[in-house]
Amino acid sequence: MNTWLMKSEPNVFSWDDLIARKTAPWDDVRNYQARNNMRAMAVGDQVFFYHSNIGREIVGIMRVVRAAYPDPGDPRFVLVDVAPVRKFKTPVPLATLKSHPQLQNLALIKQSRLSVMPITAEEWAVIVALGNG
DNA sequence: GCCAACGTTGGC
DNA sequence: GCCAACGTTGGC
Repeated sequence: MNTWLMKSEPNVFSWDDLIARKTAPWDDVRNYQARNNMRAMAVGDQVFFYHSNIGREIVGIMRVVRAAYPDPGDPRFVLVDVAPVRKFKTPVPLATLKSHPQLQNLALIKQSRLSVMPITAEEWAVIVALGNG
C-alpha cells in the first residue's frame, strides 16, 4: 500500500463534504505531476486530506476506492474516487509540519503548489502520531 | 489583499 | 526550442 496527500480548499470541498458524500471523485486536478501521482494510486491506498488556504492543516485520512479514470471534463486528466477513513483527533497544521525535523522533505513544504503528492511510510507514521489519529 | 513560486501558452 | 508574458496556487 502506498500513502499520499491531497489538498482541497475547504470552501470548495471539505472533509465534512466528503463525510456527507460518503464517497466522491477527486476532481479539478490540472497539473501533470499531480495527475501522474493520481495515476499511481491503487484501490486501498491511504491519503491525507489537507485543507489548503483556509485552515492549512491535515484533517484526516481517506482511502482510494476507485483507481484513476479519465476526467470526463478533460480527458488529459484523471479522477480517483475516495472515501473517508477517519478524522484526526488533532488536525496537524502546516506550521507543525514545517517545524518537525522528520518532515523537512515533505513535498507539501518543498513544492507548495503541488496538490497531490506521495508520503513516505516514515512521514506517514509521524503525521498520524501528531494527529492522534 | 499581496506576492513569490512556478506551470502554461504562444510568438518567434 | 527558447523565453517572455501571463495565469494560478497558496502561504502569509
